Parts: sequence; structure tokens; C-alpha cells
Amino acid sequence: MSHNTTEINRQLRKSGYRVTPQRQLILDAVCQLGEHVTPEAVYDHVHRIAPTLSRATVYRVLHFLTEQRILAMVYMADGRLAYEMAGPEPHHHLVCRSCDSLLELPHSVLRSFRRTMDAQYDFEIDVSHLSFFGHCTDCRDSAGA
Amino acid sequence: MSHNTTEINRQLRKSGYRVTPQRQLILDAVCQLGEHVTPEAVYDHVHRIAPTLSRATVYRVLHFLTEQRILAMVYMADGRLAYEMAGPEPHHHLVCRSCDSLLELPHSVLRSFRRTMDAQYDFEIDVSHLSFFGHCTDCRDSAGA
DNA sequence: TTTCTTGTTGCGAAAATTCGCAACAAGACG
DNA sequence: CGTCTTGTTGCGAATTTTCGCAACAAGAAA
Ligand SMILES: [Mn+2]
Ligand SMILES: [Mn+2]
Ligand SMILES: [Zn+2]
Ligand SMILES: [Zn+2]
Repeated sequence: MSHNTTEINRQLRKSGYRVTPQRQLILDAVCQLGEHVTPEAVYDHVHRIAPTLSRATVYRVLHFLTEQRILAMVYMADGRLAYEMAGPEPHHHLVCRSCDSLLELPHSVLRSFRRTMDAQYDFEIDVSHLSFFGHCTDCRDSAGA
Repeated sequence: MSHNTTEINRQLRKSGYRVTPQRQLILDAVCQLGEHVTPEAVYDHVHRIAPTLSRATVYRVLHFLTEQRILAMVYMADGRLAYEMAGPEPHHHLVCRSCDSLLELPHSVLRSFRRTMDAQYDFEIDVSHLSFFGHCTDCRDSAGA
């Protein structure tokens, strides 16, 4: 696993939460399984190691770790929910509806858009992890609208 | 109901689809129930009129009418899916995570953002109906981050 | 140590959503 | 009219996700 375990544990305990074996297992699973991991994939993975760990706990922990900004949540092209490690700097995705390819966007590309919303509507957009759907370079010409 | 029934019917038939009583009922329901209508609300409404109309059909028709761009789909603050009439001009929403208030955004505010994505990433963002989450004017001062 | 508080889990039930399939119905075509 | 094709539905089962609640466990307090 590639996440800073001790730092995360400190952060959780500092907020009054507990570092349980279940939470560690689930976090490790997301980390190992890569980008855009579904709850079911997490369950399959951890269930092999800890057979009593329930589905409800998987859903609850994924939710919880997202609230703690340790995980990030994202809607995929098919509408389902997935998770991935959050990382220190936010990033976003361009998802192609034709080929399901993923492009990663740096957070910086949203700065001017957020400023505009702030100025025109006095609304502070929370952009920790957005996905924009559309059509990528390769699919633009081949696919008719 | 306030939607142009004959125009929609023509559009569907032209594409080889059929205008069934179920589809008409469901479309009327979304239209009457207003913005951000959940599948369950649609089902409750139409089920009183047509008791044999099944939940599966509600989900299927909402999906179908969204593909046909007659309805628009939107994620609400709690993560659930909702639908509303699409209208000729796309629009978007600012959803406050504190008070659940809704601000409607004209499509024009996304033009420069789309142009940037197109120019920098050669990616054409499909923005028929987006929701951005964050904090509105009233909630920005009262709520601490 | 014992007691208390509170966060956390497992379980099973409930609710929400999707799926497969047979039956139906609209329309084309003869 | 009868026949075919194909889009559509209802039903029930399967799957996914949420909920309620009792039991558990970590840590603070006594
Ligand atoms: Mn990501
Ligand atoms: Mn809308
Ligand atoms: Zn593509
Ligand atoms: Zn607000």
C-alpha cells in the first residue's frame, strides 16, 4: 500500500474516531485496487481476508473515509459510485462516454470558473473531485452526435 | 401539464419509438411534480392512476426519456438521482450543502470553461444539466469550514 | 481495577434499483 | 383480414444499498 498510514491514523484519532482493523483493511483495499474502485470490488477483496466483515460496514466506511477527505468519491459513466485515494491536491476527471477513457485534470483548471461563480453568485463551489462527461479526441470524429 | 405533448410525440415516433400510455403518464407526473423529482415520487403518483404500472417501468421510462433529451437527470445533495423536464435551453444548478437551496445557472456561464477544455485537452464536455455543490451566500458566514 | 460513555460493527430486514423473460401490442407487409 | 417484426410492459427474482438495533470494544473516568 502507498498511503501514509501513520499520518491518517493520527488524523482520525485526533478527531475522536477510531482506527479499526476494518477501516485499515478497506483503506488498503482501495489503495491496492487503484482508481475508481466500486464498493462491491472492495467487499470482494476484504471479504477474503476478513470473512465476517459485512457489506454494510464497507459502505459505511467508504462514506466515512470520504467525509474525512481520505477517500474521494466519483460517479462513473454508468452512474455508479466509485472511490479512490484522495491525495493532498484535488484533481478531476474527463470521462469519455464512448470509450470510457479517463483523463486527469489538475485542480488549477477550475480556478477561474470558481472565481466567476464566487463573484457572480456569491456561491463557493466545493470542488474536491469532479467528473465531466463528454467525448475525447479519438471518439469525436468517429462518433456522430 | 405544461409540456408540448404533440411535439414530443412526433419526436419519439420519428425515431421509431412508441408513445405509450405509461410514458405519457410518467412524463405528466414529472412535469406536475416540479423540479428534482425522484423515481419513487413518480411511482407514487402514477400508481394511483394506473395501479398495474410497475416500478421497473418507471425506472426504465425515466432513463429512456433522459436519453431522448426530454428529461434531464440530476444528482441531489444526498446523492440520489432525480429528474425534471429538460427544456430547450440547458441549465445548471448550484446546490448548497448546508441548506439544500437551489440556484439555477444559465448555460452561458459554462461557455468559457468548455472552450478551455476543448482547446487544452481536445475534449468536448457534454453539459446538458450539471449540479455544483458548495455553500451559498447565507451559509458561508454561519458555517465554519 | 471497575464503571461509563460513546464510537463501531455484524446481522438481518428493508428499501431501492436492475435484470431476464414471457406476454403483449403497434404497425408494416402480405 | 392474418402474419411478422420489433418495441414495450409486468412480473418476479436478483442485486445493490440503506437502516435499525443489539452487542462489542476502546478509552476516559472514578
Ligand atoms: Mn480521481
Ligand atoms: Mn435543473
Ligand atoms: Zn473516447
Ligand atoms: Zn445555503
